[in-house]
Amino acid sequence: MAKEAEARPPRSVPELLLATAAQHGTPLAADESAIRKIRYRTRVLTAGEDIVSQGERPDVAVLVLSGMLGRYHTLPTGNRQYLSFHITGDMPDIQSLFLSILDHSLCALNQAEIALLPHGQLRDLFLARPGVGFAFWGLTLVDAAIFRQAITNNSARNHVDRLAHLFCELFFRAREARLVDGWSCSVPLNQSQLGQALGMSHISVNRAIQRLRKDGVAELRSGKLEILNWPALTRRVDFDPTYLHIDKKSEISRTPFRNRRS
Amino acid sequence: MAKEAEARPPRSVPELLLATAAQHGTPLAADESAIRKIRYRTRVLTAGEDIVSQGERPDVAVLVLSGMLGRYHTLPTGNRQYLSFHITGDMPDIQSLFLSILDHSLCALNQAEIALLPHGQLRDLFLARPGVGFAFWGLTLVDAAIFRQAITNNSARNHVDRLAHLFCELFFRAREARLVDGWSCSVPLNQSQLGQALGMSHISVNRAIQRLRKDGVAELRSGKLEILNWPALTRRVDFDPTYLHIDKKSEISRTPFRNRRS
DNA sequence: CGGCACGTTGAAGTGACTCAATTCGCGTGG
DNA sequence: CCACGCGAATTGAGTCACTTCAACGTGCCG
Repeated sequence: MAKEAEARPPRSVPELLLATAAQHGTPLAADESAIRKIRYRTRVLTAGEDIVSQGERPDVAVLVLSGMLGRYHTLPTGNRQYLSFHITGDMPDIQSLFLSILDHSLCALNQAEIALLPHGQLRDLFLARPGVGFAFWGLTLVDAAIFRQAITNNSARNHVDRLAHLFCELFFRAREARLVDGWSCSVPLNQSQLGQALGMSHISVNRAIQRLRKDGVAELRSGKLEILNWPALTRRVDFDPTYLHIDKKSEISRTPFRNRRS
Repeated sequence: MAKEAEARPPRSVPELLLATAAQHGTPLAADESAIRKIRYRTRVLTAGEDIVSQGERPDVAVLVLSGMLGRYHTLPTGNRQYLSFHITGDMPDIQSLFLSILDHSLCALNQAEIALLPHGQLRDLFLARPGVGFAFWGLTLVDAAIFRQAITNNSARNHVDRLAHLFCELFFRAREARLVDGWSCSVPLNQSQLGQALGMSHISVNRAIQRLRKDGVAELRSGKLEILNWPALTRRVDFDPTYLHIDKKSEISRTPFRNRRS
């Protein structure tokens, strides 16, 4: 039923940057032309490859073009704690623009394509067009909101709900980025990685997946997340996407989702 | 031995804002005069009082002058998940400047004094002086780094180490803000609140506190945190303050701390 | 003196982890 | 076509850490 090919409309770098600017502000014509002047280079990554590592001082920022990236902390034991996952249009490390030393690493979770934007270019853009800077500032603030949710998720919910909430978030964001294919989207994480993100063992992840499958709300199989019953899934964890701050009136956000509290 | 009075050097609003600007950039004379023009009003809060709540759309930003504030999520069960704690000089909700709806609440944990800075004033400041905006952007990015640490802390560490790491962070930040009195600082949280921050029951918090006390590394009693053995405490949890990004060469950061990895 | 919030302790129950074994899916090579 | 190897998923059993519940202590304030 589901086709192999991902329903991914190819999008250019300026297009993605403009979409971001539009998400958190109203770009003017001058803003747009400034954005279009940004120079960059692209790079293809293999699954598992690191882009930047804890302790480094990068001089470029990353924009995801395709695939999924993940941020993680490395623990003294060598274990990983995944902090967030990033899809097309995300800029997972703008913070390196203003905080010199990276406190975490960034890796590709499957084959991915990224654009590298030199810090100098971005800084100049934001100095010349502060309004554009505000938009990207807003982007980093959404990021922070996602981190806050992760704290709550990993600290205050039981195992099944943790997984369910992560599924809600990943699917909702994928949908917003037009990366879904009906009720399914790509989630190229194995059960161990999910455990390292949610603070649980891969065994517990396995049992949580089975629970959600038995309850007929969601299904994860070979890198593909399939939502079986969105209302039931969101109700279960009281998923409220306000924190993702997608309040733009995109036609997508107004389709038959039943997200808001009763 | 410890005096009742907190060793709090009174600091003015412009002074605190300038210190922030200096922390994450090099303020010019024009920056300074623009910052000094900011108008604000102050407010005194009683312990437990909410400043802003989940779902609101505030039009002012908060600067902490004294006392401690906390951010928290409210769960469907009514329980709280504390997300972060804030002391003098922090601006816990600049994000409301660029994200309209608040996804969490902010409350005073003890008696506190805050300054309220109208969004319009800040926006104008950042538009006119983008360099200053960069500095405050950096401030929100440090915030995000602290959230990331909280994810790792609450997801990947055992109970005793969770508490120990939080103590390290709170003391280090208090020290940086010149709010410590020798080896102790104010931490106006009871054991239940610590539990709601660290994702553990107040019983576990109690036993973790006793463990740290018995091991002679730290002591929490009636709202006061006392560090008994800083090297042992930081070594225990591998505390690396890089993520707080206090790389300014303040004389404070260069005193006999032994923080960096061997 | 009484009430109350906070801290402390013990005991019982359970949820989650570790460890180990088995199965499945899939690509490779014989 | 089948054997093989390998990583991932699944299952079970034993152990331990943490939670829950209940009781008691202690200090503070009315």
